[in-house]
Amino acid sequence: MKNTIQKTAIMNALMALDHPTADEVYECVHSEFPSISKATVYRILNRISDEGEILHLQIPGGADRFDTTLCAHHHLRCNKCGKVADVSVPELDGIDKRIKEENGFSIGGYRLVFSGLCSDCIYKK
Amino acid sequence: MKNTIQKTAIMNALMALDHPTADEVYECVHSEFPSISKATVYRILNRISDEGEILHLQIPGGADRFDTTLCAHHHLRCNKCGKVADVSVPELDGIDKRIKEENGFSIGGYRLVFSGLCSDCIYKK
DNA sequence: ATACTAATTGCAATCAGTTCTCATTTAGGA
DNA sequence: TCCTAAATGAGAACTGATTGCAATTAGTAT
Repeated sequence: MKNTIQKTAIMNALMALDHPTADEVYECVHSEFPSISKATVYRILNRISDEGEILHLQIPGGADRFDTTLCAHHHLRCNKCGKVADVSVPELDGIDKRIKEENGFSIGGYRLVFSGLCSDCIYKK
Repeated sequence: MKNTIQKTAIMNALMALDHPTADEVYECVHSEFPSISKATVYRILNRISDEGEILHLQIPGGADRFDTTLCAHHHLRCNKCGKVADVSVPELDGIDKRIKEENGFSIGGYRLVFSGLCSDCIYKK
C-alpha cells in the first residue's frame, strides 16, 4: 500500500495508544490532522491488520481494538474501566491438535478474552 | 418476571434451535406468532441470560448467539458456514488463580472461541 | 520537471445488530 | 372485578463498521 501521511499518522497513534479502538485511533489522529475521515481510519486499520502488521481484536461486547504486539497472546479485559491488557496462556499450546482429533474441527486460530477487574479497579473500589 | 406467552415461545425456540442468534430466534417465534416484536425477543433473551437461564455468547465478528447448555464449555465457530459447536477445554481449569497471582487481575469469567472449519465444510470443500 | 495512472481519500449514505422510547396491553394479586 | 406494576409492539435511534463515488494524491514513466 502507498505510504500516505494518513497511514503514518495512524501508525504513530497505534504506537502511542494501548489497545485502542478504531474510534480512539480516529480521535488521536484527528486532533492533529483534523481533515482525516473515519472511513480512512477504518480502511487503514483493516488493511494493515489484514497484512499482519497489527492484530485486530474483536472484543465481545465492545468495539474492536487493535494491537501492535504480534506474538501469540490473549487478553484481559477489565469490566470496570474497559482497559485491555495482554497475557500469554501456554496452557493452550497444541490444543488445535487435540480438537482436530476429537471434533474433526480444523482450528485456524482462537481468541481468548478474560473478563474481570484489573488490579487498579480492585484497589479503587 | 411474568410468565408470558412470548417468553414461553422464545424458550421453545431456544430448545429447537442450536446456538441461535437473536434474529434466528425471532424468525422462529415469528413464524407461529407473527405479532411478536423484535424488541421483545432481545429483551427476553437478555433477561433470561442475565438471570442465568441461558448463556449469551458474544461471538467476535458476528451476531450474538444464545446457548441453553449451562455447564462450563467453549465454542468452535466455522468460518465457512457460521455454525457454532460446543467444546470443553479442561486445560484452562484453575487458570484464574494463576492469572490472579501473576497479573493481579481478578477473573470473573472467560470466553474462548476457536475459529476454523467444521468437518462438514472441510469435506465439502 | 511533467504527465499519467492507479491507489487512496473524504464524505455521505448505508448497513447490521441492538437498544431505547413510549403509548398500549396484560398478568396476577388485592 | 379492579388495580398496578410489568411486559409488549412499533418504530426511532444508536453504535460500530462498511460502501459507493467523485476528487485527490503518490509514485512511476516519460
